Amino acid sequence: MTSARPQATHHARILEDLRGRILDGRWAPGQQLDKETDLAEAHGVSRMTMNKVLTQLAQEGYLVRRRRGGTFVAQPRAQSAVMEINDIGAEVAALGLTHGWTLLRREITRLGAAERALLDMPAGEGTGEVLFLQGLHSAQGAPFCLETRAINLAAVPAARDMAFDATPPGTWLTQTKPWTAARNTLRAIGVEAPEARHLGLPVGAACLLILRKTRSEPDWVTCVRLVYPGEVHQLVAEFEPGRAT
Amino acid sequence: MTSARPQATHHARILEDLRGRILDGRWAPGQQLDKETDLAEAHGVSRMTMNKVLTQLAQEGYLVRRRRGGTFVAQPRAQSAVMEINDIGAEVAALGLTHGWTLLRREITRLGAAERALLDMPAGEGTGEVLFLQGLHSAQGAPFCLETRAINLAAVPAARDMAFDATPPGTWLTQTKPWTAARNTLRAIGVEAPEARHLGLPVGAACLLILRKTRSEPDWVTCVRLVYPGEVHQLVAEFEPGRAT
DNA sequence: GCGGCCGATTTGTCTATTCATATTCCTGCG
DNA sequence: CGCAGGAATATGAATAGACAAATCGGCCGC
Repeated sequence: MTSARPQATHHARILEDLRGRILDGRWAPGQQLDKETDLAEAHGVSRMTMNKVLTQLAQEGYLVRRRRGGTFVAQPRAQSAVMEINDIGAEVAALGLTHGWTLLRREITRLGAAERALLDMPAGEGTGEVLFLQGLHSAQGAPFCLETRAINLAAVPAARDMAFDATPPGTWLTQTKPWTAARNTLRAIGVEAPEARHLGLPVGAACLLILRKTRSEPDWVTCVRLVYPGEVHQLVAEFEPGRAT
Repeated sequence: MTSARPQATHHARILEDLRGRILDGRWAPGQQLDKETDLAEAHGVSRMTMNKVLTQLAQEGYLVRRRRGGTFVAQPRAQSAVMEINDIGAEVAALGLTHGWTLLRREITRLGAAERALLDMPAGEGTGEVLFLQGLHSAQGAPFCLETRAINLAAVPAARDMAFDATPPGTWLTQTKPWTAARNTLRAIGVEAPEARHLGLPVGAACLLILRKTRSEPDWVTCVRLVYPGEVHQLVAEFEPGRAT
């Protein structure tokens, strides 16, 4: 089916060809390939072009290359999935629903023990002033996700003047402060009384909990606790090796 | 700290430089960069080399490039995390615990409605013979994960002769049949009676459910349902942008 | 004023060639 | 026989030059 596509560049064609051979097993793991110059000649391109293809495949993890040693088909790697955990507004919109946001709580304070436990923050960190927020995302009128968030005012001073009564902080933050690193933790919890009430669930109902902490170099930026009604919501991670062009 | 590293190639140095400028905000999202030729001259390299750098950054999602239009810093992307969902034996071992496996059920059959519902398989698919397995992973003696799995015997005929009473099927499968695509679904559930009993949990306790379906080109290979006690287990996805060389 | 066309500009792709570097393999010496 | 060292070889990196494709803007005709 992918036989001849006229509208493709040389290296794109060859890339798909070689990737196909590895994926369907015509080229077995560990097998040695011909050398660059031969492959280039066989496909009727220059060595530079073939080099680009092989370099890309090596970067994608399909090939292992060693100077002087040659090029080999890589051993199949462990399962890993690229999971997109999006901004909630975008997430709801992608499902074709209307998104709503209700601010429940907003205060500038320092983190106490209860808040720390909720956000899974160690006692030593985040001793400065934070903007503490809680709000409810809804989709098509129904509760979709309860958000509890602390924003480090030392790292994002501009947040002090934002009301966040109309737009959720996540949307604003991703546009304002570029991330450099994030840590997502996924867990299932039986939801407790105060959170259950906001979500309209019975106490103890299974919920998906996402804790996310975002850093932007020296400081932490924000720490979020997202509670999704479990039976309804799910995360799907589609995985196909070899993204990119 | 990354000031001068003598032992680096031109494009590696420039790559880190530009990526740094984007990450720490010196180059704001949406900002237009100078054109290739200028950047190349400014860094004292040829256009081809600069092109390699910019192409790579575009592929990583930091830049957006348009012919004639120019090169722009990309808007910060949605949070995405590379989440490794590994073989359970390895997962337990990584925590420094001893891993155990108890086979609870093994039969060669065709999928009925109940099994389909459990594994979230559409009615049309997988009508042939399957090896249906159920077993319990334990860590340090305590129940760690309940695994329910169907293996497509048409795709993996060798599985018919495997007992799986000593080694769990996941370990064997990853070594035997290379994947080409996988789909992971994450959900929180209140665990029901039969599963609760095996895990030693009260009915309705919150659990993390992972459904994974693996394909190897024309056929599906295996379909797993993994139920983790929710309060205990969690998935952590560390994310730092900019992998690759 | 408006709409379509054309040229200038910028990135995309490819080639041919050169030098650098990491290994492997083989030779020769002790 | 064994090990050290050098030659051969495959990939890695970089350059200059050329042409293709996309598209932004302005010009021209109406």
